Amino acid sequence: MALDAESSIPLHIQLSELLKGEILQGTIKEKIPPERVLMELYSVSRSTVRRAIAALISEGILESRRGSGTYIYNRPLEEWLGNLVTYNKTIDDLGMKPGAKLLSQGVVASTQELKDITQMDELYLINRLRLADNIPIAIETQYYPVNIGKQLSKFNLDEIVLYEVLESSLGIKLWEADQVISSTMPTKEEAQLLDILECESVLVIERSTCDYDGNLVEYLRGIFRSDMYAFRIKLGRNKL
Amino acid sequence: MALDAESSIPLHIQLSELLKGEILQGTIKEKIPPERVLMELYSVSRSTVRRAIAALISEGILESRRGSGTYIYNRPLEEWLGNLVTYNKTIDDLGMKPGAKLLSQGVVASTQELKDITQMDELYLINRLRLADNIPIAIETQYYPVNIGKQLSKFNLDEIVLYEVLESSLGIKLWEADQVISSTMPTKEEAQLLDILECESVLVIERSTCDYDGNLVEYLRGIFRSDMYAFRIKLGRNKL
DNA sequence: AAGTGGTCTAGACCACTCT
DNA sequence: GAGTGGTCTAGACCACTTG
Repeated sequence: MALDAESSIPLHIQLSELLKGEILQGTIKEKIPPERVLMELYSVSRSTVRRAIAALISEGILESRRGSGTYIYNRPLEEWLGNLVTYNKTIDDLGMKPGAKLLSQGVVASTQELKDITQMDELYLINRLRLADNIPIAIETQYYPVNIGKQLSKFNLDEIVLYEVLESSLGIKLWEADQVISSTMPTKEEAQLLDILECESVLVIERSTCDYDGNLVEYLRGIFRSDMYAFRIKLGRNKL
Repeated sequence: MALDAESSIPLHIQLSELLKGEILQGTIKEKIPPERVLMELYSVSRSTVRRAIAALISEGILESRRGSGTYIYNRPLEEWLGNLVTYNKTIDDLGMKPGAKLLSQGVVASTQELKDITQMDELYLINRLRLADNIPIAIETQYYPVNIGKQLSKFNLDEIVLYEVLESSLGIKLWEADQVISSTMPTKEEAQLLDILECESVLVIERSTCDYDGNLVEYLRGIFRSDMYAFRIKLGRNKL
C-alpha cells in the first residue's frame, strides 16, 4: 500500500496508478479521500497528490468539485458514444421516435470470420431491426461473450440502449472502440427488412468495443439505410 | 506584457494564453524561453510557469525536451490526418502506389449549397481522380478560398498531398475538421471515372477543415469506390 | 561545467460547499 | 465554521543535454 520513494518511477505516477487500480477494482467507490488525507496516508506532499489526481481527471476517471470532494466520474455514455455509435442525419430533425424489433437471439457458434475478430468459439447473438416512427432504419447484429449475452437477454430487447444495461446493471465499463465504416449493396433479405430496393446502397459499420482491461465486450455489425443515416466525426489536432 | 495578479483569472491561465498568442502570431519562433527566465520575466513562481506550459503541451502546441528546452511542436500531419482523412483498407496491404490525375481546376461561383457551407461567393476548385497503381480509387473535389487556391494551383497537382504545401509553403496550420460519411449510388459520369458499374455503391465523404482561428481552409467532397476503401475510427472514453 | 526540464516538499491563502 | 479543492510561492535536488 505504500509508495516506493527509491523507485525510478515518479511518486505522482505511482500514486496515480495505485488510485486507478483501486477505483477500477471497486475498492474506492464514489468519492476518493480528501487530498490532505491522501497526503498523510502516503507521506507525500499535497502537490504530488494533486498531480496524481490531475492525471486521473484528464483520463476521464475522476472529477473534482470545489468545496465538496473528488468523485469517480461516470460520464454519461452519450458524451462519447454519441461520437462513436452513429449520427442520425434526419431522425432528430424530423422529431421521429426510435424503436427496435427483435429478430433473433441465442448462442451461436463462431464462423471463421467471427473467430478471427473475437477469439471466441461461441457468442451470444442479438439481431434487431432499428426503427424510427416504425420506418426501418438499420439492421443491427450484436455479438457478446456468452455469459454477458445471457444476462442481457433478460432485459427488454425492444429497447435500443443496451449500453446502459451493460454499465449500470452488469457493471461493465466500455472504454475503447474501433470501428470501420464501409458501403455495399444489400442482400435480398436485408433489402426486404429495410424496405428498400436491392439496388440502393447501404452503409456498413463494424465495431469492436472493449472494456478498460482490453477484453472484447461487444462486436457489432450494422447495416444502415443510406438515405436515413450518415456518420459524423469531429476531430481536432490536439486529440491524439 | 505583464500579468494581472488582481484578476480573477488564475495566473497560469493568463500566462498560458499569453504564450499561446505569441506562438500563434509567430512572435516566439522555435523555442520558448527557459522556465527560470519566464519566471523572472512575469514575476511568478516556477510552478506557475510550469503549469502554464503543461497546458500548452497537452493542447499539442508545445513539446519539452529534458535538458534542452521547450519547443514549439510541429506534429507530423499524418498523426492526426491519418485518423481523419481516410483509411485505406486494401492499398497498403497490396503495396500499391498512390497517384493522382487532375481533372479540372479554377475559380467557380458557389452554388447555394456551397454558399451555405463556406459562406463564400467564389471558391477555387480542384478536382482530381485518385489512383492506386493506376486503378481509380476516388474522385476528390476540393474547394478553397480563392486566394489560397490560386497559390496551391502553382504546385504539382498530380501529387496527392496538398496539406504539406498548405502548412510548409503557405504557413496555414490546419486545426479542426468535421466530416460526414455517407453512401449513395454514383452518377453515370462518376461510375465511368471510377471504372465501376452504376449499380455499385460508393462512399461519400464531406469534410470541412478549419485553421486555429476557425476560418474555413478547405471543403472536400470525395467519392470512394466501396470495394477499395473503408473508413476507420478509433475512439476512447478519455478523448472528449 | 552550466543550463535545462522533471520531481518534490512545506506552507500559505482563497473560494466554495456542506450542515 | 469546518472541510474541501484551487492557486501560488520559494526553494531544493535530480537527470539530462549541450558546449
